Amino acid sequence: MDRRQQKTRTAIYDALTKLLRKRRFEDITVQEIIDEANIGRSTFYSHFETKDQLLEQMCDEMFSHVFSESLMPEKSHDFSANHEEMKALLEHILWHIKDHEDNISSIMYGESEKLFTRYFSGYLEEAFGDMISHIDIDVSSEFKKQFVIGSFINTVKWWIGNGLTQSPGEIIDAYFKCLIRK
Amino acid sequence: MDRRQQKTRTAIYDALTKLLRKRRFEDITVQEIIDEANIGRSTFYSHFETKDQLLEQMCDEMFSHVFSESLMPEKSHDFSANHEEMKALLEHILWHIKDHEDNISSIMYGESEKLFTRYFSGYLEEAFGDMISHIDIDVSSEFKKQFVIGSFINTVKWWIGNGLTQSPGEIIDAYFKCLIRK
DNA sequence: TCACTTTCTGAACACTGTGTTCAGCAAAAT
DNA sequence: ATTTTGCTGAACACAGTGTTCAGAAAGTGA
Repeated sequence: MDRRQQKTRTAIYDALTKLLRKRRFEDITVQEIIDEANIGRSTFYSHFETKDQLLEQMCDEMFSHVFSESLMPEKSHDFSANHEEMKALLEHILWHIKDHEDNISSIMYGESEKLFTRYFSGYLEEAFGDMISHIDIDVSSEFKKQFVIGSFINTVKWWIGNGLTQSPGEIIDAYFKCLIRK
Repeated sequence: MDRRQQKTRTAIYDALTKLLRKRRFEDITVQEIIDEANIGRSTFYSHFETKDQLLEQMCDEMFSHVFSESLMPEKSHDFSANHEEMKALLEHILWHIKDHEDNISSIMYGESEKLFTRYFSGYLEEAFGDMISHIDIDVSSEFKKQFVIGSFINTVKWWIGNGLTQSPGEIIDAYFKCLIRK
């Protein structure tokens, strides 16, 4: 790819990242991004159709890092015996989130939080997979899934909202204590 | 209060409610509300400073109905022995939500969902009160609170998102099964 | 009924932000 | 050296917001 395109693209990403540190995505104007990135107006629009598409693409990129191939569970794993493997997997995800703390924390303010939830929930359904069916509660499987994944996302949001104070291990431990009650 | 003011106000509320059935709040323009309510532009702005303030006030009114005085727990109640009283209280809340199904379901789309969550979470902290401290899990009380209230709000959102298919009783039962595990 | 007060009306306006267009310039590729 | 590709920025059309104000309409009270 043309070096110029690369340069422009990262300039835009960097500009948005910087601006997101100070205010919510929906309060940032395209003009501000353009000025911060120091590019021409039409250049921006030749790279992204809209401001929302820019955010969408940024998220895409970030989440594909957070949930990189190596993180997704393989069929061979058995989460029924004990939950240690599952805990390790989830803790791993939290470490990756910590790596992207800057961007993720910004996205968690305002409307863009929904993007986070959508992506996260999509990936988690895969990650949790059939671990959920091994939890023995007498409720519909739809409800169980909703409860397990929902409360995990909630917990992570709460963790991020508190500035990632605790360690990933602590969070996962607490989450499993609440969920499994042993 | 002047009858004209009352008329205008309900016309605006009704118009917004009707429009919310078809599209998300943030996609509705002030002009559409005005046309639907059949009032003058300046009349709208003499009643509400902004479109967001209108939504805020609508929510205020609705939630004060959903969490009417009679619903909030009295100090005398003891939730430590068994959770039946707590379950009854929460089920009661769900019935009230069902009464406002039309408006609440609309608000649950798009950005305005955050308003719902904010209000709901505020009221619930009061409703749950010290019931939370009677749940015996070895995690920080902040985490416990986050988990208990967060997963309840999640469950309710899920319920609303599914069109309130199940009965309040079923939802509360399932929620307690997941939370208490007895 | 008549004077008064309050509310409603709607066109006109200023303002902010979006997304497009296009001619000219700069950088990369061949 | 020539062609292709990408960048520039001013100008533009457009949509939506919130304000203003003079005049019409409706409510109030004697």
